[in-house]
Amino acid sequence: MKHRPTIRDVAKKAGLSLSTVSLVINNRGNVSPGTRESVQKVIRELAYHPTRSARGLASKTSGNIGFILSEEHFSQAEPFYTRIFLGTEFEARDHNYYILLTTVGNQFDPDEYVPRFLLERNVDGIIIAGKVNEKLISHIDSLGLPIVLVDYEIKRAHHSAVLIDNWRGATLAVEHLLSLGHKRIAFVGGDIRHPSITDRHEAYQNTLHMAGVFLEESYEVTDEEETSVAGGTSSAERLFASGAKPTAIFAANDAMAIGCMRYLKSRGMSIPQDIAIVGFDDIEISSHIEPHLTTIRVLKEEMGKIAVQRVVDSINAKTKTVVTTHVPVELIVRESTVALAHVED
Amino acid sequence: MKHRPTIRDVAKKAGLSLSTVSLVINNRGNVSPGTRESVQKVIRELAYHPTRSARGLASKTSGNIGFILSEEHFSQAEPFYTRIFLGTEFEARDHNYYILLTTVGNQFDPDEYVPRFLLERNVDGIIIAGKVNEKLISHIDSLGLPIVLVDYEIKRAHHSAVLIDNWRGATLAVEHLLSLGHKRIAFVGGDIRHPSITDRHEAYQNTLHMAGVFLEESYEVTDEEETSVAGGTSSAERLFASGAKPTAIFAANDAMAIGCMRYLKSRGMSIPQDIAIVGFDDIEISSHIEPHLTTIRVLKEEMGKIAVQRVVDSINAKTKTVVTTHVPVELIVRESTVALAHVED
DNA sequence: GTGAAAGCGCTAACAT
DNA sequence: ATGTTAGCGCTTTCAC
Repeated sequence: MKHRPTIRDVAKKAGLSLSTVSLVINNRGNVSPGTRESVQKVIRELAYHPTRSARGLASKTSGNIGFILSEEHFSQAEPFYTRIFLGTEFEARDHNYYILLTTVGNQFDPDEYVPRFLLERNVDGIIIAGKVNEKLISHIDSLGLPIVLVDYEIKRAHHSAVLIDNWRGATLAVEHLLSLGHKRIAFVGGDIRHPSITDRHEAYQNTLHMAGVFLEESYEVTDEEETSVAGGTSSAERLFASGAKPTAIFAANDAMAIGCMRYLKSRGMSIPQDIAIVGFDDIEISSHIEPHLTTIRVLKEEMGKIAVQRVVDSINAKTKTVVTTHVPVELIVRESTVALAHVED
Repeated sequence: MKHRPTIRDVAKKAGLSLSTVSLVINNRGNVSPGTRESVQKVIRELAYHPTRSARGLASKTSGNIGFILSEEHFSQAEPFYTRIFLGTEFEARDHNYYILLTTVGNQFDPDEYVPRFLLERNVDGIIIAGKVNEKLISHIDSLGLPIVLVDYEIKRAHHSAVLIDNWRGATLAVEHLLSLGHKRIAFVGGDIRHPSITDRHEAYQNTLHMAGVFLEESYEVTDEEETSVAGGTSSAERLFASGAKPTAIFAANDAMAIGCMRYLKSRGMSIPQDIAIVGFDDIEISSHIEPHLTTIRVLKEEMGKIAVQRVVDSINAKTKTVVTTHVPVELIVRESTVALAHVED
């Protein structure tokens, strides 16, 4: 018999029944310490390891966690969600789960296409990163699978979520600019419908308001479809075309900030002397572009880790507790911000 | 019965046996067109989908491909292997496989630690990215699992591999510098034991040789342990300390190139006027640093895709054919290289 | 071309 | 605390 040992072999060699061995493997039930010991000894001797699919079939668990991401987010060069994903991979390992990744389009029709791991009953819980179609989310919900959202939130339905502390981040960013003497601080947002951007925008307004700074509407560019570098460039263009004369810009994310910088440079303005700029996210390239971008650091890997912890908790728990976690942010001051040179009226 | 339909339900409703339905599902065997049709109809009506673990247990397949990466490579900020990994995720989907990621340390002792998916029989094939312990590779081999190496090669053992065309890339890089009039072209390598680096180094030497350029040994810094930004900085430092007076540097990868740039800038040299520099890999930040780095582009996602194709081929094939693929590279000229200002002998 | 029967290796009641 | 007995849902010989 050159076969891999099965639980049967272990039971036989230990002179016990299958169920006792099974109980030991899953350290469940009341097994006497002596029995447990001897079973473990046999397991070691035989180098026995349970087969995943057999456990899966019998226990109706897969040992996998599904990670769902929109196609756009997966494809985009900016590795924001990718970092969150890598964080889940890291943490999943410690919990003896594997992550199954899938991307989905913006539309969702259960008769058209459903992520394969859902159909195959190949996941025990789901992590959803970023915005995806809500119908998909409720479909998963109807399957009874635990769901954890990352960097996305749905007001109506109640799901556990791991969120960026956007409000605090934006407040830090604007306060930083204020403390440098800036008053005419513009906001360059993107898709204002994304909850994160909305929060950043509102915190921006609130912080200025609290500081007694009142600006015209032209200082806010929030009608850009794309929260991207290109979107940042075109937003900056429209900002200046509108007649606004900002001494600083708070961009809703680093990509847009970089887009703004690109525009400013092309117009011969120098950063931060002529205009200061703060981003949000602290993506990789922010510390490499010139000047190095002052930004709000988001702990992306950490978000992935927390998401895994939440979903594993939900898998093990019988009760559906909803937990919302706001991951802290941090102001990273680099070269793109500097004190206002001279006071202007 | 509010249960999910099983193959049994399909068989019953179709008035056929389990085996026939199974044959249809796997489109195998001789099933008459009419029967096939009607089974498929029932499957659609019932919205039946086979359960992964049941198939797995019965067929001894998992539907998963394992992706093994060294801890260092996974943790490093530079998203080189990460991009390869994402390429595999993309492609795996088209082949109805999922990717299971695991990281491994430099050491390998089968009695100590073996990737869980191996123990659990939870993968049908393995992709290994970058350098990992050879004992691990032969262990996997002994399990009879198909293996595909990516960006790594073992001369002794014969495994399918997806490799960068390092020789051509390095040749392109050096020829580019030569065509700009540079002659004193230094090489800054890293871990010269890595096959990729070795190839780049040899191609560098060969290209200079073919061009009739002969340089002292001091022009080659190949004793740096780390192929990283820090390694690049310290290599550059030693390069200049050695008395070499290069007008251009070919770095074994972008990270080292960036490290070199950092050193050069700190010494007040301007790039590319005082010294031109070419990297290799075309990592994300290379197009963002100042000056934008001229480099050799490597199609990382593509490498991942090809790796999946290879491993899927191997899984389906009975014969163990070894296929080595060299993925083409491309010279990307940016700002860090420019024609030599004046000829110096 | 289709069906019957025998598992795959494990977990989970239910007994004892 | 441990054993007995059924499956979990599918694939796979082997008959017919």
